[in-house]
Order: sequence, then C-alpha cells, then structure tokens
Amino acid sequence: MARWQPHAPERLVVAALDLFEERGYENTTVIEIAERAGLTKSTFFRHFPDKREVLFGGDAMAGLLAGGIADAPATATPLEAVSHALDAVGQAAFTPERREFSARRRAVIAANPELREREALKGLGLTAAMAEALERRGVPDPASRVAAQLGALVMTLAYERWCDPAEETDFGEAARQALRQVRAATAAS
Amino acid sequence: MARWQPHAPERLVVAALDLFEERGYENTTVIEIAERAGLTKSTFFRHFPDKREVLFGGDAMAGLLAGGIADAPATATPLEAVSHALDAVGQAAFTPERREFSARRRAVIAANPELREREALKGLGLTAAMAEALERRGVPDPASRVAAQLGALVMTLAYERWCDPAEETDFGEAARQALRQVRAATAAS
DNA sequence: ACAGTGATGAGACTTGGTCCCATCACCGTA
DNA sequence: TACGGTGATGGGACCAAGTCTCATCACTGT
Repeated sequence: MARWQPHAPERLVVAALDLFEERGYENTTVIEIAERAGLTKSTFFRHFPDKREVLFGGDAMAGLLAGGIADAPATATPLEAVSHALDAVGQAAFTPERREFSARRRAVIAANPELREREALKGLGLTAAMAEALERRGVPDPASRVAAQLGALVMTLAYERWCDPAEETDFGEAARQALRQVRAATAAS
Repeated sequence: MARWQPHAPERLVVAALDLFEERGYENTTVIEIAERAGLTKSTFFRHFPDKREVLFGGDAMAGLLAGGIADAPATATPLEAVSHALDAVGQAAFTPERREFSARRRAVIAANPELREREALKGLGLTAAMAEALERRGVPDPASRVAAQLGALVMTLAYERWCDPAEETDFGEAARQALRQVRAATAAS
C-alpha cells in the first residue's frame, strides 16, 4: 500500500489537459487543477515550477537530442547527425501510445498565447542544445547554428505530421521525409 | 503647454530599463517603474499589456519585414528577398542612435528567463511573418519556412554584431555578411 | 461659462507564485 | 510495542502581476 495515491505529477497533467480543453487555459485556475487531481495548490507547485509547465515535460528532450547527436557516426554531416538524433527521440518519446495525448496537448497550446510563448522558449532551448552538441563534434559556430536551425524545422514538420491521427506515421519516418523536403528547399533558397 | 508630461510610453521604457539594470527584472515592480516615470501602475498597464512588453516595441518589426519582402524585386530568390527586407529594417529601426539602447536592452533580456521567453515568442512571430510574406510571393510551403528560418538566423547574427559597440557596423552590412556565412554553412550541412 | 474629451489616478479584486510550518503515514530500530 | 526519522502533503499568510471600475483633472470648442 502506498502512503498516498501514486503518480501525483501524471494526475496533475491529465487533470490540467482535461480542464484546459473544457474551459480553456485562462479560465482554469491552478486550484481547480489540483482539486480535480485530488491534491492542493501547494502540491501542484511542488511538482511544477509554474502553471504553463504542466504541459511541458521538463528539459528531457534537450538531453535526448544532444545524446543522439553525440552518438551519430563520426562520418555524419551535421544534418545527418541531427537526423540520427531525431530517430533516437522518436524511439524514446514519440511513441504511438503518446500520439493522442500529444495531439490534444498541441491543440491546447495552439489556442493560448501564454502556452505558445512557453513552447517558443522550449524550442530555443532545443535549438541551442543541438548547436552545442554539434560544436562538440567539431562543427564550427555559424555552421552549427545553421544545422540546428534547420534541424529544429525538420523536427517541427515531423512532429506536426506525427500528431495527425489520420496518418499514424512513425516519427522517424516523418523526420526522414521532412529532412528530404528541407534539403530540397534549401537548395532553392 | 501639454496637459501632462509628454511621451509617457518612452519615459516608462527608460525607467524600466534603468531599474532592470540596477536591481534586475525580478527585483523591480511595475509600481516602481511607474513611480520613476512620474506615473502610476494604472497608466503603465494602459500603455503596455504586461511587464515584459515594456522592452519589446509591439509588433512593428513583423510588418517591416513583411513589407520589405513584398517590395523585393520579383526575380529575387527567397533568401534574397529576406535580405532586401533586412536592409529595409536596418534603415528604419536599427539606426546608430539606437545602438546603445539596444545593447543595454539585450543584456537585460539575456539575464532573465522571463524576458528571454518573450523574445522567443517575438522571434517566432517574425519567422511566421517572413514565411507568410514569402508565400504571397509564390514560394511554396516547405521552402518558405526554410527561407524564413534561415532568415531569422541571419537577422539574429546581424543583430548580435550590430549591437556590439566596439564594431559600430551598419546593420545592412552586418546582415549581408551574415547571409554569406549562412549560405556557406548551408552548403556543408 | 459650460459641457465634452482623453489621459491619468485610486483602489478593490482575482490569480499566479513563494514561503513557512503543521500533519500524516510509513519505516527502521530498540 | 514504542519511538524517532523521513518524505510527501495540507493550510494559510503573503507579495506582485494584471483587470476593472469609477473619479479626477486639464484642456478644448462652442
């Protein structure tokens, strides 16, 4: 027997997403989220630094991306290393079971400026993590940032497609396709 | 004689930047900013939607960029159109008189996560505005986003250089140089 | 002289977020 | 069985951001 109901963070995330869908992010208070999860405001802020963060799983993604780039073959070009990292991330995080949750989360974020702002910050963090990991492979400064910027776009395109419940494409497959598109478009810029 | 002291928004911006430098963004209240400008909290929120926005001049930049892209010669490639827009923006906004203020503002933003978050959102807005303007020129979807993403990086690199008081480079010149760097790095990705 | 107008001031109110302390259930040890 | 330690939780005071409403004040035009 556990002392308390387990999985408090997960319960808070589910309660928050439900409420945000029902009445919108701005019309939902932290106290209401906590109550639906059978907890209190104090406990909410013990698990999440602020209200927005309940929809953003910390900074695990940046580490996954950096690790995937570091593990890429030494002969890989910068964008190939990013592609390798996207495969790793797809295996670890963008699994089919999470597709429905991610799609709901994506819609809620798109509907609220405050959440879009947090998402923008997370995106910058991922881009910076990719650029830094590329520099540790010996890619010099302007080139590393270019590859990271293009990699971020590839990830966004792949994520959009992966979230679509009508397609049910594998994330790695979506990423490879997006990479081809971006490569082709880059040549014409 | 004016009814009140004129230029209330500008006075608030100056007061805010001064206080943010002196004691940091988090240790400065809106009431303190307003008092230093000879105003009150009510008036502050009448001119700015929130505390962060006092350092971000609305959304004028997005319109400038979109206009510059629309005005580019019809024969210009996507990145050339972006470069044309950066020239226009440099003429209108990144003038030498503003260099010192921009450098101070940049340092304050870099020191605070909340301000960096707002800056990230503004960056997304600029990228979206560039992609949309390119699409109005007939550039199809993936290519427009690639060019906008690379254009955003070019603008960031040029802005970093333009802000440096030791260099005093013209923004348009910095943008052209950054564009050459990004083009060279793109070929090696 | 007088009503209209637009920017400002004042203050109540809600909510996000911080902080401190009490509580409660379990665990290990005597 | 008794007892102190531990870790997650609850409760509530407190501050600042942001909203809203109403009053004020200085000037303008008739």
